[in-house]
Amino acid sequence: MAGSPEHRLPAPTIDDVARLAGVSRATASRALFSEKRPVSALNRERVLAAADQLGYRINPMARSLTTKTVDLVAVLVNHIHDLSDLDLFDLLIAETQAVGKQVILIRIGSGDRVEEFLRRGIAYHVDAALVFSDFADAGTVRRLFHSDHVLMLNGRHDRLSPAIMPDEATGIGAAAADAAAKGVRTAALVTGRASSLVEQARIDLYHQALARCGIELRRTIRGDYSYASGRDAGNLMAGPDAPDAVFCTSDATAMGILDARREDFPEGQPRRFRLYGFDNISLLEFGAYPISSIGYDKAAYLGEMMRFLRDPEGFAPAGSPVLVPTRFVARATG
Amino acid sequence: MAGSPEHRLPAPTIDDVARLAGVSRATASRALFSEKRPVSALNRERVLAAADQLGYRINPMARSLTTKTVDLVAVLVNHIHDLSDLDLFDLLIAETQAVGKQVILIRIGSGDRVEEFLRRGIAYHVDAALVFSDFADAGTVRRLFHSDHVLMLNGRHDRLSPAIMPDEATGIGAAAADAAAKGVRTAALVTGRASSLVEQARIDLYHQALARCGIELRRTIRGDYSYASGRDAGNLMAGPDAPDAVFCTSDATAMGILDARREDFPEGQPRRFRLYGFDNISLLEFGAYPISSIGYDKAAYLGEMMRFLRDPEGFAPAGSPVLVPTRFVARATG
DNA sequence: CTGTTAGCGCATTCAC
DNA sequence: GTGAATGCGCTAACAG
Repeated sequence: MAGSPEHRLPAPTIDDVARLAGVSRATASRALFSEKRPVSALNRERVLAAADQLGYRINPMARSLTTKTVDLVAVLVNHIHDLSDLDLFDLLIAETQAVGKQVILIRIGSGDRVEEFLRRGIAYHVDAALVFSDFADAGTVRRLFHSDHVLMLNGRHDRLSPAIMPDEATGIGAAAADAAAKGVRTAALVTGRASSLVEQARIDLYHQALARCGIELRRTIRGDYSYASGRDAGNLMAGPDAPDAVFCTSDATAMGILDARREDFPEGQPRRFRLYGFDNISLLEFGAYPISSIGYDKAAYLGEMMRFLRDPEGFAPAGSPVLVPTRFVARATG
Repeated sequence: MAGSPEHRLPAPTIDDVARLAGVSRATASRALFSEKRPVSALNRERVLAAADQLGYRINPMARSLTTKTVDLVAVLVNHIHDLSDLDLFDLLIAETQAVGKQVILIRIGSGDRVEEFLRRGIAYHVDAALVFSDFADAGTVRRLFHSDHVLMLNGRHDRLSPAIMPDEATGIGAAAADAAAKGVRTAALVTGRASSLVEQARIDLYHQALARCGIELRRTIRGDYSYASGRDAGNLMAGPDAPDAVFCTSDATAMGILDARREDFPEGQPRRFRLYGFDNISLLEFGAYPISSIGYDKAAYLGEMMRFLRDPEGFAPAGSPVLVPTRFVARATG
């Protein structure tokens, strides 16, 4: 008996509901979904009862055919391997669901064949897209999604597209000031992939902030945001010519440096050089990685995203990116 | 000029393509999507060219209305905050996309109002659902999704539902054997929420394995898988009556214990008690948490899931869960 | 091989 | 207030 797949009867349609309630399809539709439409209390009652009895569920695809809306949001990411992503996406999904939309998560691996992939999928028809991945600029994304409701989070926005950007200047400035106040005169910077506009801007900000504080940038090391590249960079810090401070554009990289140079950080306290990360991931709250870092206000960041999802049209007053403040968080290594 | 929303003309339909190609809708449809259907080479050529010229994209919602399929997979999780999830979901999404399906990620926060939430969403109509969340049993999920294509990964499957389960017995047995071989005679177990069937089974396996190895389970501490609960448990290990080994049913918990008792693990080597985690998350490769752990073969686990997605009907030969082997990974703390 | 027809389930006119 | 009719974009069934 276990084998026979209890053949599922077709789901009840609004037609079934209407018939059972003794009204027309139109009335049933109005009673069920268009709150503000005129339906007699009695009929509404009947329809609701019938729907309940039948276990009726609307078919969003059929609905979308006329309304052009599916209550679906696409979230585009490079990948979700970065530790910093964890903190964000869980909340993002929760809040998106809270406003009645579901999330379709799209991973843009290496950027190749994206268009081909998106061409067929439902993602093309979503109500809105949040673009974290840096695979494409605003114009391309708008074309890819046949929608203007595209929120750029990757720094590749244009004058037409709504965008949110962390205002990294304040946090980076504060970190540099912190270092300077502690006597730091020389520094190294460990960067991520320079192909990203966000990263380029971030690097520029470090240059400016360090110069402003009278800290000499002795060295720049090209990493890739990863823990592994941090270990490599850390090994370069073993020699006698270590700078007074090492700034990293990602926390994972700073974690790698810390692990590579544990003997330089007894109890997390810096002995030879100070260490600063970026992102302020929640893992830094764990005891093993007490790394000073720069983070943005996650609630504010998310709040802006939700504001966009609630009313994409009205989001961007002037076409300029909405800025979310960042701040410096001091810990043992800084 | 920047203000005026370049009003997007309606996307071309298959009708437009057919007209431009000088064929009927049906022929266009066949040429575009049903590879195996008979269409003359010439017409196929024309249709493809027309589609390309128009930038035609299929409307999956309209299509689903007749085919009852959307190439959409729902992935249900409690939340994606656990570190162990990161390693898995990124790959899962990548591979799902590789077979031409997109992923709708659904977060079941506290289990409340799930049904209400799912009632309206597109998720109800997905081709298949992968259930990691332990919010519901197989029968409920089948009803919730109006589909039999539900793969249970949460241990709450029944005789009708396909399921994949890690075969935790081998890994746990190996960990206990490792401890016994190193002279461990007494142990504590730090557990997660006992409400989860998976967790209950896991705890039972520890009991059996420890007994088999002649290790006395002195104490069981109720945690919640989190780092914080590990720190709490770690503080309980400060006294003189610490056991020879502490087993945790999650790595995050073990990380918390390690951080709470760093002085007991110089260079990660155990001085007062040995420490074992569970899940073998990639973070354990980082230097700071060299915790012996138990992991499953991620590729095998994923491979089975993909096998299900490719052919849900043919997946479960006997209605019994497919088992994925686990193994013990020795590190400094064990 | 190809075109015609008939729905899929729903929201929306427009009459009544 | 309500119902009948129309069409959203597409595929399947049926003739040719």
